[in-house]
Amino acid sequence: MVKPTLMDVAAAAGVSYATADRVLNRRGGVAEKSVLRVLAAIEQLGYTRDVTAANLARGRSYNYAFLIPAQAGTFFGEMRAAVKAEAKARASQRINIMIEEVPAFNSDGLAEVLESCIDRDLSGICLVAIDSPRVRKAIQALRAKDVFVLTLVADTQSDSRDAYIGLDNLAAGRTAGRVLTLASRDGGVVLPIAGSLDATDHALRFKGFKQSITFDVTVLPVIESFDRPENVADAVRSTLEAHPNLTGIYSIGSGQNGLFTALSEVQKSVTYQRPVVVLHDLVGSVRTALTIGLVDAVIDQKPDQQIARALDAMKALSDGETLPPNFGTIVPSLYFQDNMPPAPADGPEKGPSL
Amino acid sequence: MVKPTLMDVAAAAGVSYATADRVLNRRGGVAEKSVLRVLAAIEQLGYTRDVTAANLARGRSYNYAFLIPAQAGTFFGEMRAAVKAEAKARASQRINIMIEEVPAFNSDGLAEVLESCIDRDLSGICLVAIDSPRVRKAIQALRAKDVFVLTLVADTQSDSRDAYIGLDNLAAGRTAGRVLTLASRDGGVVLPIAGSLDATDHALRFKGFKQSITFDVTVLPVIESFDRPENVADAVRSTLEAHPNLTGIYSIGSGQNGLFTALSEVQKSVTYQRPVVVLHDLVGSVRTALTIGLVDAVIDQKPDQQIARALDAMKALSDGETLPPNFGTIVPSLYFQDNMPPAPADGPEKGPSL
DNA sequence: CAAAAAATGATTGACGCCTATCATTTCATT
DNA sequence: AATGAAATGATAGGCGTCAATCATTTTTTG
Repeated sequence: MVKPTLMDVAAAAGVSYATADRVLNRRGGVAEKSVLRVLAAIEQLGYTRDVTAANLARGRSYNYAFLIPAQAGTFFGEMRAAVKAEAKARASQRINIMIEEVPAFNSDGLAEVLESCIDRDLSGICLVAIDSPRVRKAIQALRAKDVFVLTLVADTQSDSRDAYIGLDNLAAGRTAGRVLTLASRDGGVVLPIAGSLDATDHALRFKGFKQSITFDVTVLPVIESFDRPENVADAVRSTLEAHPNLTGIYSIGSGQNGLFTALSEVQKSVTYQRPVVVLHDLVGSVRTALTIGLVDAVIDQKPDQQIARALDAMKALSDGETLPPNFGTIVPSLYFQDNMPPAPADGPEKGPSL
Repeated sequence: MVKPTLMDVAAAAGVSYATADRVLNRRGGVAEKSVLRVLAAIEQLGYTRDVTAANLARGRSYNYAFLIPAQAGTFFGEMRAAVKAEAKARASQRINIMIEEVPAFNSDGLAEVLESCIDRDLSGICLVAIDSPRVRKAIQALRAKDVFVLTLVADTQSDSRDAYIGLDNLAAGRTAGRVLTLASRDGGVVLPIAGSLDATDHALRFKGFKQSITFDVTVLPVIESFDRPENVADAVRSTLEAHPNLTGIYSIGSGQNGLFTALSEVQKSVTYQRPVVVLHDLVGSVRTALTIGLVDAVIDQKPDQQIARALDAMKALSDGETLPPNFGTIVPSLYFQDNMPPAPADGPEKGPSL
């Protein structure tokens, strides 16, 4: 009833340990009939290799790097915390995780860090991609050295990386549309606000959004904020004046301050019944806004799950496995005040538990 | 830059391996100053014990059993699949997971299986509790033998088990209420349907539901189905006649067939604008209903996450750690057609990847 | 049939830690 | 200073696997 070892397999197959080992590790030089007998024994005993012992013997350890944009108080902050948590959790499994800061919105800065990673004996790198020739070239150089490269949150060309882990933006947009449709039962008017529709993720979300809006709901022309809070605040103010019956707002991007400003004004004036507001990414300020009822629903891309998924993917690739299709697709979560998950406690660094 | 070993620690502390080991494993008989020096060295080198090597040396393995009610096509089916998946994933970490079928809704049957587990050298058991004196007694007997006992989905008295992993039913109810409130902007009438309000989970969900319904929405008296589909179908039919303007239905329990029957009739008749329907647990039939638009929103308790959490909890307990507060609280997920996660692929048993 | 080639067996030293034993050193006590 | 207790050092075998070597057996080939 104990777990069989390779010795047991060898005995059951009537061969020596050496032969069983040759079969298991595909070292070659084994007669076919012996191969079959060993495989049969493995099957019959339900043998699985003790990976920990194997890694111990191999002296193998996995070194992975995460390049996270330096942007405090945003989604990437949560991401960084998630990486740290996973790093701690997997340290005992011979998995070393390093976090590198990269400047936000700066493809050259990103490329620079990527280039510096080439001599670091990494088995994998996760990055939030910003597409540029130099970045692509750096990625190619890494992959040429057998470093697996995964993109996170934002993708590059699909043939230039090993996998992409990120939100299903179309589904996210559709979900937002669904909520606003529900909230506009007898027709309504909704306002979409994007950062820029040139960004593929925003464009996809907007597309999904339109898909799931029913015909009796009017979608106003999308506002592009280009990440300027004043733009958003002004646009919301003027839209509310023009459409006192506005039933919904979908903030597609992630800069929410302008939106919050305008919404607080509305909340005070009491003239309007506030439109239902859906936005993205459950980070600090959004969390607060949701708690106090300034906004209604948040679509989250679950940074912790993304990190975990990314690590699983890198480990699988390192072990020579292939990823199942859609492995990297993150299904959006929808949170209200009522089912908001607890804030990630980046608790007081507890010492090593011995 | 390689991970330091206990040998390195001993060297850095200026003591022998034996002494470092005595400190690390609290074997006693070490002078205080030596203890301090070893601890300092551990701190300074950032040493963490290689748990896998430790377990290998100890010959330790973790044996856990999951007692899952035999109820095909329901939530528990998903649960079973999730256990299997986790079992496979953790097999390489010397964690053995056994699944035991127990008859559904049968406390004596459950107790019997529990009693049979006492001599099986388990380190932990997870069960869906059905409270009864005999069950409680069996649990106590197990815990007396240092078997950790976790309850899953349904709890017992909180002092008779080591932890409870399960849905935050209050939050689930509130979430349902929120959706229906959103969908009833200018007032509305909603119908709650429960299995039985004597069941604590249903009662809690209902409580949360009422909490988050705003004053301008009327909540009809709750219907208790006692798990008879006809009851539900009849109740829905007659309610729709009495309230043609019904805006929402919240199905608190899990027997959904009667509801589906009544809803399909409505869908055909086109007389009514169908009320918005919220229900629980994204299993096969519910998934279909959501896909074809028979219902609108599903609150899921994420069986896979529960299983993972339960295993993490048992392992932590086995390793002598204590669980953080609310470790077992599962935040409900809300799914629409648009953000429905892919069905768990219990794919063709792929052979052991060697 | 002999020689070469292929397959197999036997064995060994890591990997990092656990557990145990035994010898040696240091310390406090009288 | 002698004694016993406490602390420390040194070392060894084992956990399951990997990776390698070398000897031996079996099979193939000319």
